[in-house]
Amino acid sequence: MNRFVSTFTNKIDAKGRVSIPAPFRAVLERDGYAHGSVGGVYCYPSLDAPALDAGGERLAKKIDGLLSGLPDYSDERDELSVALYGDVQVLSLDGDGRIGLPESLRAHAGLTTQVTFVGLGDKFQMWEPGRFAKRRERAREKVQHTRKLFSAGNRHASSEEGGDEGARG
Amino acid sequence: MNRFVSTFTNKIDAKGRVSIPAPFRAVLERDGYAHGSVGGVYCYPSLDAPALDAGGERLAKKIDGLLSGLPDYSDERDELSVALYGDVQVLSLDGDGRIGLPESLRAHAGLTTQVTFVGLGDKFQMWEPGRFAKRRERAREKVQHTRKLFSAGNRHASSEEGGDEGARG
DNA sequence: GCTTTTCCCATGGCATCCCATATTGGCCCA
DNA sequence: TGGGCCAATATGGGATGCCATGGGAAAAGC
Repeated sequence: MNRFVSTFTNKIDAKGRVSIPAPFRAVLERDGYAHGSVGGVYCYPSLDAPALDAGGERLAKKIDGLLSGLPDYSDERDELSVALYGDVQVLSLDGDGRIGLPESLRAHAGLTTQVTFVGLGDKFQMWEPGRFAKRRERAREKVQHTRKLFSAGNRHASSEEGGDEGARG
Repeated sequence: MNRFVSTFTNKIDAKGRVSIPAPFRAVLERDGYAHGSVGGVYCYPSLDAPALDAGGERLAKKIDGLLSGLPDYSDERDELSVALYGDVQVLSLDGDGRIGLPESLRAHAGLTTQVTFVGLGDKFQMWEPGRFAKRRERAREKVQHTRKLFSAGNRHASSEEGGDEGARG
């Protein structure tokens, strides 16, 4: 597997450590860790959500790609650079696949005792479980909405709602 | 055969495992498993039915297709990703063609002792047998209704209907 | 010297792997 | 055409390995 998928919830222990779900670790290994050697994960506060974004080498390349599209020394590029790179931390994995979460990152996501890992394909996010539940609910409604729009001009009365196209349903 | 067709009902054993019907396994093998290696099936809660959607690589590509239109790192994409990837589980098949159903998925579909597998072409659904029976009943009524309208000026209705069901156990 | 982090090991639960069995359906042969 | 043999499948159970989690000890930083 090459993508981060599904969600897992793990505990933060007394030392502030948390296990990266094994399937995600597997993806990171294939992807190439952030920092060549033993194991490192890029991690930064999500720009538009109370969560943390994280990933491996592919994520880093994507960020680079975004920036390379903007002219050097432009204000826009500087701002984006700061936003994207400024708060990035390289979290190293210990021998058991755990990372330690710095206080600044924990604060941004409101993490206290548990972390919900959410696979988003090229990256994954870390959420406080309660907040994530709400976010997921919103996301579902949105998908359902767009799906209705999508199938509105598309419906050939297939009798069963599950029989039509679209990813879900 | 390249599509999932007909329905089968199998048991959930004490460990929460259930056999994928052999014909569906055959389709998955041709389709390409979700996970290159031994066997993996994409599975997620249906948005608008108390059932689970599942499929192989083709289904995964469809999900990707929905996202590929959106720009990287947009809020919109993240939100959609949550709904599409976040709820997906990659269920691995054991050597005997069985999968284990996580509690969260079982809960959504109300699965307890048996699972009805329903082929829908590119994917298949997993239902609690009782709920599926009701759903199918409604679907038939609907079909008959539309057929009457349809065949009012155009009769070739073969009237053959109940020829499905490959249940066992 | 004290606190904080990193490494290593222990453990319990869960998931996976493997093997056994029975029942079904198909095939061959009489 | 009928009977019996064989292959495939679904299902059950035991064992084993992985993984998340906790804790102690060593190393590094303040």
